[in-house]
Amino acid sequence: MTLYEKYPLTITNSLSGKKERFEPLTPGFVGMYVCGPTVYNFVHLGNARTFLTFDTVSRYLRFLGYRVRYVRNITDVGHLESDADEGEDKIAKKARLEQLEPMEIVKRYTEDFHNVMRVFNILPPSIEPTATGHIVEQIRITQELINKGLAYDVNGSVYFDVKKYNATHNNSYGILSGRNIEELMESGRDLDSQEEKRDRRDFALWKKAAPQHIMRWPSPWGEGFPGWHIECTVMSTKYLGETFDIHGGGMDLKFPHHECEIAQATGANGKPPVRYWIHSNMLTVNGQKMSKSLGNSFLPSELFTGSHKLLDKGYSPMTVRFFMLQSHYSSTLDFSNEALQAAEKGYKKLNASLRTIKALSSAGGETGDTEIDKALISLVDECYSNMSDDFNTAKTLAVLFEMSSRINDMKSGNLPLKSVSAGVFETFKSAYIDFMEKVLGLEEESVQDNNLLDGTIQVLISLRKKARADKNFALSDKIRDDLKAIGVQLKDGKDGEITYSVE
RNA sequence: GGUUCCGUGGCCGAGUGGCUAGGCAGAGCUCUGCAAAAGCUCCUACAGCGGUUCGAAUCCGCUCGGAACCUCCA
Repeated sequence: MTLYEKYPLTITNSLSGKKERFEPLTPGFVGMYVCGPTVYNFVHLGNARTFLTFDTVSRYLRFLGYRVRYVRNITDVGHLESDADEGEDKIAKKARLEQLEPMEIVKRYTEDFHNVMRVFNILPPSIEPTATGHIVEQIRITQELINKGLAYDVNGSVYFDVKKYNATHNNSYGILSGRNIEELMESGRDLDSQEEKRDRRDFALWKKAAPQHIMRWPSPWGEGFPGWHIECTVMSTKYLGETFDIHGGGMDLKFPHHECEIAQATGANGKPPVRYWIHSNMLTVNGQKMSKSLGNSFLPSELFTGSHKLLDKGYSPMTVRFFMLQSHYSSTLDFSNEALQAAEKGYKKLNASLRTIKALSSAGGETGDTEIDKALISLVDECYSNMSDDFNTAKTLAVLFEMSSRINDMKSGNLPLKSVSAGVFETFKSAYIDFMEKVLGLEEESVQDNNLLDGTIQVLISLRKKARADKNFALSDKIRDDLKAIGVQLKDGKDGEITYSVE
């Protein structure tokens, strides 16, 4: 029996709004697509939250034994700047402002994005396709939609005919976002650039490039560039098939982006593209969505160094990761100094136990105390069932805190290792390590890797031991206090052993 | 204006018809040369008002407050 059979996964599907049992299209294999960043600027913390969410999803799917193909794109062209008449491209605009080639912009911010992913321990996807690398496919599907009568070209631009699609597909435009097409009509504001379109709800598949537009490709309709939504349809179906298992992205992409993806793909391929939609919620600051345009966004570097004006101090990447995992991905999460401080302490606690359990080994009784064995096993079980319950990292962390206490008990002797059977101990130990490191990605942060520093501290520790044995408390306290002052916390064990942690 | 969501103890944040969330902060105790760490104990909330129910923080209605989307946005 595989882990995914033992702990069947449920996912809140945005399409139905309900928690559903997850059954992949092909047993044992999962195809997942996530909308990646538009690389025209530094990624901020809000962006990072979304990628962290799907990092957790892909990690857990793999941990359960699924073989996962995870596709996350890089949008390096195509997002239209507001509703400007020219349909100005964000990357092209930025390039002009900075007097750079568009691809220089793309390169710079892609690298930044990758660096941010790395420091947060967000694993790379299986495939990371770019929009500019799939122009041909985007032209092809646009042509196909024209052939099927679901798109039309006007003056070198091509638009998707939403009304026609809706009429020919069971009024299904809006199934994801819960909008209905009449309301969209009435509520839409006057966009003065829309006279080309037959209907204000139509959206661009291909845009004609204005003479000054620098990112442009030849097409059957003249020189231009692809619309925003079409790239994701092309790249997801190319690598995952016309119907695939999971599509993820930020809540703010639900409409219109994902709604349009469904319409295009269904129109072109005759079947719905996605079986489970997952939307991660926003990171907020004082209750408001963190976004570049609102000016309340944090850069990861500002967070690590504490240079942002709202922060009292810097926080490590793992502290931030822990902080985000403490809430469910579908809830908004409010970002504040106080919350981060609490997270820092909580994370340190889990991290300390991680180090402790790694150093512990079973005292090896065949017959342990059955009650204790049962309690430990049930904690392990809860880790799985909580994660399988719609990736509930918050509940899983609560269990890990419980496990952390038991680990400390083992260390102090409150819970004698002899009373735990060998098999149970190993299961418990590897579960704690795996859920921390593999599933939640909370890698140990320590200086233990740094031999020179660790060795130096060990020398000081042995000096303190000697001083204490000699009852030279003035010296032993000085060693402890001076180390504390530079951020190294010594911890005296009952047995006289001394361990340390770094602030 | 339309659509949707949320309002949990000092703070953050899970949960969701009857069963302890958890973390941080605070109080007490144990351990300790003194501390720290750790362990134990305490602090028991669900915006307001009605209703449904044997029973509601959880379902329904209203009121108040906040947010997201409807336009580029993770």
